[in-house]
Amino acid sequence: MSISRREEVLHAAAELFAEQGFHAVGMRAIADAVGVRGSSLYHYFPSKVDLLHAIAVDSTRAFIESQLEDLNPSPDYASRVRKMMFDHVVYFHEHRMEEAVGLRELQELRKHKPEAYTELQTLRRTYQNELERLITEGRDKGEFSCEDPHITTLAILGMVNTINDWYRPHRDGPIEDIADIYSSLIVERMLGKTA
Amino acid sequence: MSISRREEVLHAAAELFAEQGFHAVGMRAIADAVGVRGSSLYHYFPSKVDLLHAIAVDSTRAFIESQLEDLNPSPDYASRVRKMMFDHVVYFHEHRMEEAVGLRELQELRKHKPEAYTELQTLRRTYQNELERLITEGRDKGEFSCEDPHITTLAILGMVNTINDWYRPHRDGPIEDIADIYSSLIVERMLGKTA
DNA sequence: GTCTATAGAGGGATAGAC
DNA sequence: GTCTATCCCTCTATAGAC
Repeated sequence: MSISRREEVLHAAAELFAEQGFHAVGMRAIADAVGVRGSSLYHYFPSKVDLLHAIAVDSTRAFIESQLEDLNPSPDYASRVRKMMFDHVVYFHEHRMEEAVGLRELQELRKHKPEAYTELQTLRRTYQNELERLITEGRDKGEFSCEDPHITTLAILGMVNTINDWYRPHRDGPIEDIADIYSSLIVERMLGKTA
Repeated sequence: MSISRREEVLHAAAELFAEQGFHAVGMRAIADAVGVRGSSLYHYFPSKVDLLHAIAVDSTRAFIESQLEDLNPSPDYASRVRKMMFDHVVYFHEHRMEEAVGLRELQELRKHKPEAYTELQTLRRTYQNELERLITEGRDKGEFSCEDPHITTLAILGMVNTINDWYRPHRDGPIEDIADIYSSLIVERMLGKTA
């Protein structure tokens, strides 16, 4: 099962954009990483910004959809939030290059592809709303003692989205362990899971 | 009390770098913002990277020093952590342009000014260690019920350092209110302040 | 201390052969 | 689908007049 050249280009570009930033990476550098000439990239993407577009929107959509499709059938809210956060941490680690690009190059997309920027913001907002809804309903059901679901949601997302800034597998152990610690911190402590 | 032209340049550059990123901003754009020609900037800074250096290192050092100098004499650890986090949130909002640059352009500094990068990392590490120390000692004294001071410290810093990504004064109210909510979330909940 | 003018390098992108 | 060749533009930085 070999991957297409187009996917090769996307992956190489994501890695370089994540490490150095969109403007620091030239089309020639991406081409070098794939083993072709700069002009060959234009066979797959009409411009450098379209490359960024594909990386940011595709990866964000894939993440949101995978997270929201099987909002698991667990009856209690605590289990549902716990699973959502655990999966979030693991997924963000496994796709850290693409997700870093999606988080950091927002303004570039806003400038050159406004409709792609809007789509990204809508996707993020959908995810944020879903988390806030789980927290609010869980609190109304008496499962949580959380005081401010909105701000707490933003705090949680800030926490989990910055793990990749410090996490190094060899030094910090398996990502699943980190995901466990964060999930507990969120559900038991920040949300004050009762009983 | 007028500010020097050098400071004008630093402030304009910080704002532009924060909004668009280091590589997206040309020396001409910075010069335009100040009202001079591009070449005039080289009277104050030998290169564009030196401008970034000044913004990132100076602002980070100012923040760390202001935070660590009056580690207030309050006897209990809960009050000390609360004040540290409250001040952190307010300071980061008031200096959001410079701090955004310091957080986001690390790799650029690492590439072109390794010694400046090292200094920045040392400063950050000092601050992180101080927070972790307060949490660990507070737990040992029985004030907190925190289980993993190291990971909890990283989670807290991720939370507070991403507030500027979503906070808008007109929509979200005074920054002091946000600082209060975050401080409580951290001290009462994440650290499990006892009694 | 600010200007004009420009050097020198590298950027994104296109044309057209194969 | 990939190449060579190249266009045109913008970038950082410098030289030297004022």
